[in-house]
Amino acid sequence: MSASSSQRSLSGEHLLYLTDDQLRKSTEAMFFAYRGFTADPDRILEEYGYGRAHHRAIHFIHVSYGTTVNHLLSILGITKQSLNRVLRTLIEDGLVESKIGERDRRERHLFLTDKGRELEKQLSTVQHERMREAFKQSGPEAVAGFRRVLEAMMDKHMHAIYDGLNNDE
Amino acid sequence: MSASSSQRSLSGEHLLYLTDDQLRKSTEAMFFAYRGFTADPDRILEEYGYGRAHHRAIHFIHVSYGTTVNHLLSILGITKQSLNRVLRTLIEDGLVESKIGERDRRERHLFLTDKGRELEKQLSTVQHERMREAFKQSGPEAVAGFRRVLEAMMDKHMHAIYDGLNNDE
DNA sequence: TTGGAATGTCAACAAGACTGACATAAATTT
DNA sequence: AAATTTATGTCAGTCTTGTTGACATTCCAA
Repeated sequence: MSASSSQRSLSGEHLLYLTDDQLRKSTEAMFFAYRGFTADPDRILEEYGYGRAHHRAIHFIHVSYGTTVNHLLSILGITKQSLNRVLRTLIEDGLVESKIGERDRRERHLFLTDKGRELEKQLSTVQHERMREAFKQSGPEAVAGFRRVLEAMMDKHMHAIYDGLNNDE
Repeated sequence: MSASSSQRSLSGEHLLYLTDDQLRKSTEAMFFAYRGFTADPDRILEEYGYGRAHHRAIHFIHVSYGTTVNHLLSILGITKQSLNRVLRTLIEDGLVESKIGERDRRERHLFLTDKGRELEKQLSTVQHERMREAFKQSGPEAVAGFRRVLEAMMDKHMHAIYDGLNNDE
């Protein structure tokens, strides 16, 4: 990974990558790749009668252990009513547990149950398998570039949330 | 761009990129980046009362000039009923034209009208702006890696369709 | 203590995916 | 010529997942 990366614009070799045709092809790559990205989890979710909304909720409750509904909303970028429908079924089905906040009793803190962690594991396993395979085929430099471009493509606001997800706030 | 790229698997340096945490972070990057990727066109589409389904139809009619309904279905991977709903409104609104096939009169060939091309231009412009910016920030090597990983992530079947889109079949 | 803000729930609606059944016209096979 | 298959379109109904609006509960501050 040669240079320092932040100030690279407008050198001649760049313009090669910025033709309309290159951009169009990248657009289509995003479209078709995203389909592949979701295909394997979708098959599992269907067995349970769930959809992608359930997957997303399960994922972020998993990585943000004990998160509040409000925090989850800011990550998912949907309305609380939408999230609530999904959460209700997950709680009814015993995959998610909702605990009233101790300090602020208006808040609900969310946790995966053993059953919830089990489904999470299933979903992440198949999704990681495809990704691991794609990464192997492409090589580590490609993976670094992949991540860099994706991160540059996010809205600033979402990028901040994305960065904040490691260290479970 | 060091080596030859196809046979790289299982060397030690690779495993660095394949931890569960790396994979999870890449999953989240896909999720947040896809939101950014669609955000700008979505705002324009909303003004017209259209959704992403309309955008996809417009895009692929644009790049596959004169495509048939059946071909479009195989690209989009949805049912004809779903596509038909979208096409009907686009035709009614005068963005798409449907012509009976000359050789096979059962087929309908689809074309963007001037008005359709205008909206397509608007949509691709904002989408390309974001992508161009992300590419500039990331550098050409990153862009190459980005594309390589996305392509490796597609289903084989979709990859073939994706490859076939340049040279308007 | 009263009123506003934050949080979460319930109800109803819309977009866009789905399936199934059916109609039509054209091409192909028998 | 008749039967079958193919390409397309339509109607009706369902599901997921977004949306708004109305409302209940809880907390906090005036």
